[in-house]
Amino acid sequence: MGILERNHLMIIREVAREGSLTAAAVRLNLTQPALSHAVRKIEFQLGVKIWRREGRSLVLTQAGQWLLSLANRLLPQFSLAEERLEQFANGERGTLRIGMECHPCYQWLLNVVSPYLERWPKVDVDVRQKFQFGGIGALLSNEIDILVTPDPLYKPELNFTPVFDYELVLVVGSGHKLYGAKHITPEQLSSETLITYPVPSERLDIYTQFLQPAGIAPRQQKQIETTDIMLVMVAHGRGVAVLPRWLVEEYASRYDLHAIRLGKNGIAKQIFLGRRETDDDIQYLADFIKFAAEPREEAQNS
Amino acid sequence: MGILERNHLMIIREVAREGSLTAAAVRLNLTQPALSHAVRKIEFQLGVKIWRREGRSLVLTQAGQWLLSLANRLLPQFSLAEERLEQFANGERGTLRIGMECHPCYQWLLNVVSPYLERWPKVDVDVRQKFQFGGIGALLSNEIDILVTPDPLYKPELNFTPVFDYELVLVVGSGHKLYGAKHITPEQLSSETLITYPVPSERLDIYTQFLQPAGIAPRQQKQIETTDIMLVMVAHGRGVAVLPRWLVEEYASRYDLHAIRLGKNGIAKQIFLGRRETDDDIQYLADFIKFAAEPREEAQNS
DNA sequence: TGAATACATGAATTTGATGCATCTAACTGG
DNA sequence: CCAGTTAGATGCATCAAATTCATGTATTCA
Repeated sequence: MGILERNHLMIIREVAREGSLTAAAVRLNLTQPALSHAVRKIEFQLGVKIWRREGRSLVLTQAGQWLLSLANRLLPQFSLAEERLEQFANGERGTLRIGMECHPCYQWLLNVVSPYLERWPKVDVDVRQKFQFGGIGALLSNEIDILVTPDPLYKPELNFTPVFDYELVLVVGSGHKLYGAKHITPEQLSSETLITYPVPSERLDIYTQFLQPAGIAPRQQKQIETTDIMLVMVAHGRGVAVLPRWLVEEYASRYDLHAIRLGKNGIAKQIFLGRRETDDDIQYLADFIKFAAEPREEAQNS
Repeated sequence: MGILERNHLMIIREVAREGSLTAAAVRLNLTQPALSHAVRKIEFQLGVKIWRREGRSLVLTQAGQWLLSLANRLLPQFSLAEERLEQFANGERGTLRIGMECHPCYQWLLNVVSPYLERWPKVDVDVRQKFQFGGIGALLSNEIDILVTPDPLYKPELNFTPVFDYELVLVVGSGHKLYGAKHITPEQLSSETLITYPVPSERLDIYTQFLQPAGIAPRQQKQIETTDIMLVMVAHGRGVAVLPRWLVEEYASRYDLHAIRLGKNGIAKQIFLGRRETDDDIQYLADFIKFAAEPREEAQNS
């Protein structure tokens, strides 16, 4: 017994729609003899009479009618599939898997993603934060498509684009003794409770760039996952935190917070978006980078 | 942009399932180079990267994963379709459209159809009673597949098989003056109310074979569609009817009815099943005839 | 590093799909 | 009812695509 092909269904559908071989042949971009041959071969291959020849027109048998209903069910799915494939081909459709290696950037990312979803209605966005072999590893192993990180690693098969600069500042609540200070020294933190995200301290700039060079540790460290809770804690004097300045400013309207420069010159940071070189031709991905890189006022004000 | 074929989906599915071209090639009854070429051609034709080559194995891209899910959705429908097609080919599946030209046979038909449906679980039965061009016309025009009729018409393209004989008798109720009579003459009907099915009198044997030859007409005629009501009417003395003897006997336990022979010799009838010669190879159809023709005791008793 | 394994490639072959010319059967109008 | 017209069938020639064989190249693992 032969194999039922999409082609067969198309022939069955068109012959039934047109009621004549010659007309159906036109719609199928075939000559009449070609269709005649095809029709014969289909019946032979499938081993079933599909048409009854009445006079000089073809009438569907029961098996044929059943096949026609099958065709009407399956063929539209093929057409739909081809449309979608074309969207994939044109880079209009896909899932953008974003990896985050920068906790506070989550806020910023939301401000980028929501207008982006408007612009690319057929692209889904997925955000991940845990990677077994680090963000770069996730990027290289195709686990994610874009990496949001403050630590670019220049490899030939990866491209990094800076998207924004910010200053890392100490946040203190209204009643805190450092409230109002212009800047602080590492020593001034030795008696403080430091609230951080739950990541190893070697991935926290406050340690690598500020405390450890001075050989200082905070009196206590608390780990909290979400930025909101972290800032509520700070506002109530349960500790101090280190966050991007823009983030603090954003929250300042809700809680009474104060941002203090870390050291005389402050700690300047830069966030990069990394992507694989091989993904250069994916439009929705390139557009995300471009979109994220252009400064957007709303991002700060929303 | 090329056309998405069933073949493509099968390749995508098998390569994904096996994880290797060589293994997938075996399952697809192909050599490895053939599959390799096919894979390349598919990607070219569809214009989408479907696999990423990692080392020496193929990993699905996003478009590929989407195609895989499509394959898992569509391919089973093809397999199912082929199974069904084979059933059609073997005459195991179909719809048996039975045409009835014999009103009282409906009862008999039910007794044949219900065990038949057990034997042919994949065959549907459809019963029709109205035909624009008569039962024979319906058979010839493929409107029905089997015709139940007392009037076979021997044509080369049709086959008729007698399935049962019966006697047409007059039925009267318990209080009727003819109750108990052995047989009657046409004259005895001239003062009676005759209840018949609503068909032209030239299709009623009581007229063509009994009354008309004697030039007699009943006092009144009433038309009733269903046998049940007809017999209730007869039982209550609202008239007399002409029906097969076995049918009267079947109802005799419920109503007090009496069957009287029409004329000295009675009217013998034979019911035939007609079918098209071209349907000879349809097993479920041939089996229906065979099944209906063999005398079944249960048919009378149920 | 070398053997084993797996995918890729190119040329040759086979298969099958298509078109052309032609035939036959069916419908149409006089 | 017959001739003309139209639609489907058929045989053969042709061309394209699928498949194979032989071989090359890259990757993996000991």
